[in-house]
Amino acid sequence: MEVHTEARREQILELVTKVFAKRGYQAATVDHLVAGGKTSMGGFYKFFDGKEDCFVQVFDRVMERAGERVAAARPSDSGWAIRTAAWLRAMVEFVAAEPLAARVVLLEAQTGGPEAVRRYNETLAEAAAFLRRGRTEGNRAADLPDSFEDASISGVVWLLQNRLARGESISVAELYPEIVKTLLEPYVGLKTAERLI
Amino acid sequence: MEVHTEARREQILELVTKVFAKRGYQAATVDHLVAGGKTSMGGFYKFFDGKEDCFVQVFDRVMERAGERVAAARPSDSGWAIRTAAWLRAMVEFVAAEPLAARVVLLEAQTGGPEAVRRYNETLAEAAAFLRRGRTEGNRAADLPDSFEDASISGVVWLLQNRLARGESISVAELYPEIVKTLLEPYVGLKTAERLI
Amino acid sequence: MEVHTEARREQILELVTKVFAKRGYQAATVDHLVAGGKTSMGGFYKFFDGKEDCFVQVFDRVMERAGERVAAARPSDSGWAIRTAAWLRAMVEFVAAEPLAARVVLLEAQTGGPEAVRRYNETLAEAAAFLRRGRTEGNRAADLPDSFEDASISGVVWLLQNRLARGESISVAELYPEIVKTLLEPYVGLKTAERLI
Amino acid sequence: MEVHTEARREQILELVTKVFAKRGYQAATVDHLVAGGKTSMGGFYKFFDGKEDCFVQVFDRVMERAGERVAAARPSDSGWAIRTAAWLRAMVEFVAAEPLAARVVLLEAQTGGPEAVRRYNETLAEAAAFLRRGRTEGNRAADLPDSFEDASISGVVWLLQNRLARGESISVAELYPEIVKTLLEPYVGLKTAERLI
DNA sequence: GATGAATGAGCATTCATTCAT
DNA sequence: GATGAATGAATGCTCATTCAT
Repeated sequence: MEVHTEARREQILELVTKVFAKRGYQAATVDHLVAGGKTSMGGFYKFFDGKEDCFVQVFDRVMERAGERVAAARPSDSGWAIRTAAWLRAMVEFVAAEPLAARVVLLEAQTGGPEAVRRYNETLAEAAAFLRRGRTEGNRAADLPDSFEDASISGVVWLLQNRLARGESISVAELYPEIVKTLLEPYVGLKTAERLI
Repeated sequence: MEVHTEARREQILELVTKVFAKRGYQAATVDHLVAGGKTSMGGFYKFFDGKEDCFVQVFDRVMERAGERVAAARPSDSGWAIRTAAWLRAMVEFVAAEPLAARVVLLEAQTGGPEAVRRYNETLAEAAAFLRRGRTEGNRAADLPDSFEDASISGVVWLLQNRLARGESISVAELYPEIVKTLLEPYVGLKTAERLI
Repeated sequence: MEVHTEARREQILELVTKVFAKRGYQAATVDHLVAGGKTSMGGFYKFFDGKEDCFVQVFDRVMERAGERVAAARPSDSGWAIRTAAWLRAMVEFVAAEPLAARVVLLEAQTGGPEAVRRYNETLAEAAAFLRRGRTEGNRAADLPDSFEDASISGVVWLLQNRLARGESISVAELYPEIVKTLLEPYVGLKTAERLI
Repeated sequence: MEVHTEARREQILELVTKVFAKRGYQAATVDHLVAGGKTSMGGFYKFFDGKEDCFVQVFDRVMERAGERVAAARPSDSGWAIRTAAWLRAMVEFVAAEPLAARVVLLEAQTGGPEAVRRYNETLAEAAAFLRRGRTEGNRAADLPDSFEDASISGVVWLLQNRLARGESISVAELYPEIVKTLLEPYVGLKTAERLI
């Protein structure tokens, strides 16, 4: 019953994502998760080592789904700038389409225990690393400070966090241009950045 | 004995700052605070309405002390850029000199309950507003995105947060130039920014 | 397992009745109730919202059992006087048979929190209303003061309270006649009252 | 400074009577009593052994003042009925004039600890004993049940308790006749009772 | 295998009383 | 003598985890 079991886990993860998003990691009790996940106490501890492990699995699943969306949107045989813009657009669209999942990764992860915090930071670092390639691949490899990418990513994340925290819906049309400008202009110049938008 | 009482509160706040910084807001129990604050249960609840109120008072005290340091460093009769650079330097020095206090404001405040979160966001918003003056007072009032200051501040905060979260000591010599460049260059240009450093 | 759960609740209510009766509402701690109720902290809070709710449930259960006893003793097709006398006898017998349960309703309820006090007063008011029917159904519908029934009931309750408070056992043979006389004579006259006894 | 000290105690008792009446015995903390009594912690424990002792002293003082009022109203050289009616009138007037003091004796005393309960019951027993003299001195020494006086007194007390508990003001004109009728008619007959009113 | 009842350590908070100044 | 700061045991309640059925 491996398949059945895995499907069950998927289903529970899908459901408890909402619980974590709506209640917050701290306020969500295992009872809430069991109820919201349409499972039983025993079932919960069969799939997860505990509340924190459950949260980490939710985090991983959300990142996985985001990755799938990004992969689907990836233009082949293009330059760094176009690929990165597509990546950004896919990310913003994901946040807009699944705000609860985004909440878990962008807001709750920071209070979801040591492992979740580790993953959160790692995710941001990966994004920064991805962006950093623009230094060599962009046409305006400026003399940016070492931490430029960290700071840029952090700024964009802050933008999304604020919208999510206020419960506002995310407008791709509004945010995507702003994000591209903030992140890519330093590497490709204003003109190219605007063309990418 | 008003004076005596206030001195006592100060002393307790000083001591519990470390407790919050070392254990984190959530993990710090009132028992920990009482023990670390060298007071008793009754004493604690005489000064504070509860754990959250205690944390907010710690937050306020840290911000007050940071403000004093900034005020002491303020150059009179100078332009916006110089004043802002001095402000930044004082802030970085404060974080370097009192990492535990900085931790409370920059990391723990985000999980210190609604009031603490409010103050944290307000503090960041004030810093962004301060920076925003550069649009009119800087000599390169560029066409920056609306959220540029928020994002910049957020980026710098992220930098500090990461160092603090890892328990690394803060090097003013290393961070100050990077921060000035990140925050002021867009307003005053590369040259002036480097002169400010 | 609805049945199992309800049986468990019943069992706990039965047990904690004694705890409330012996220690008094105020002095009974949740720890006492948990220990006396042969359950655990978690079990207690699964069945009850808290100490006060537990007490109210105990109160209700005692009244329910008293009601069953009364119902069992009810003579069909009889006049008001006979029915009321039977009701009184059943009540006195209940107090005599279950003095701890009676203590909860007659003594502790007065300090068992707002809801318990409300129920206590309501119970007394119902008893007074029941008695008041004697004005039209008794053969000596005297011109009694408005508050007569309240005062009569209160007097009888006081009698029971005192015995219970002193830990004396209740003698039906002694109290029943006195109570019937006090409560019914005004409506049916001395002769009928004595016949009822 | 014996006089000074006694005057001080009187003053504190006067003040804390209101605190006990308004907050209830249980809810009144020593802090409340110290604040309301315009004294200090040290002062409080100089006059009273603790909260319960303070309450008992308040009880005694209220009863003493009630006794003075009764004594002042006592008609000399009269029969039992007239003296008792005057006693009742003085009591009702006292409750009407000092509802807070009455609250302490009639309501809070029941939850004011063992000693207060003892005094409360004793007070009621004395009133019943007083009334019982009517059996020999009244002109209609009926064959009343043994507990008649207890029940009667209890009924009247219940009347007053209810008014006080609801915060209603006490109307002497309304209550005095009802009370006289309830308590004295059994001993002196309807006619005399009405004349006494 | 699945269930959910039972567990109990841990937490924030209150308040009567003491005692150093 | 007078003050009020300090004490700390006790209380009601939560919730992650276990295990008997």
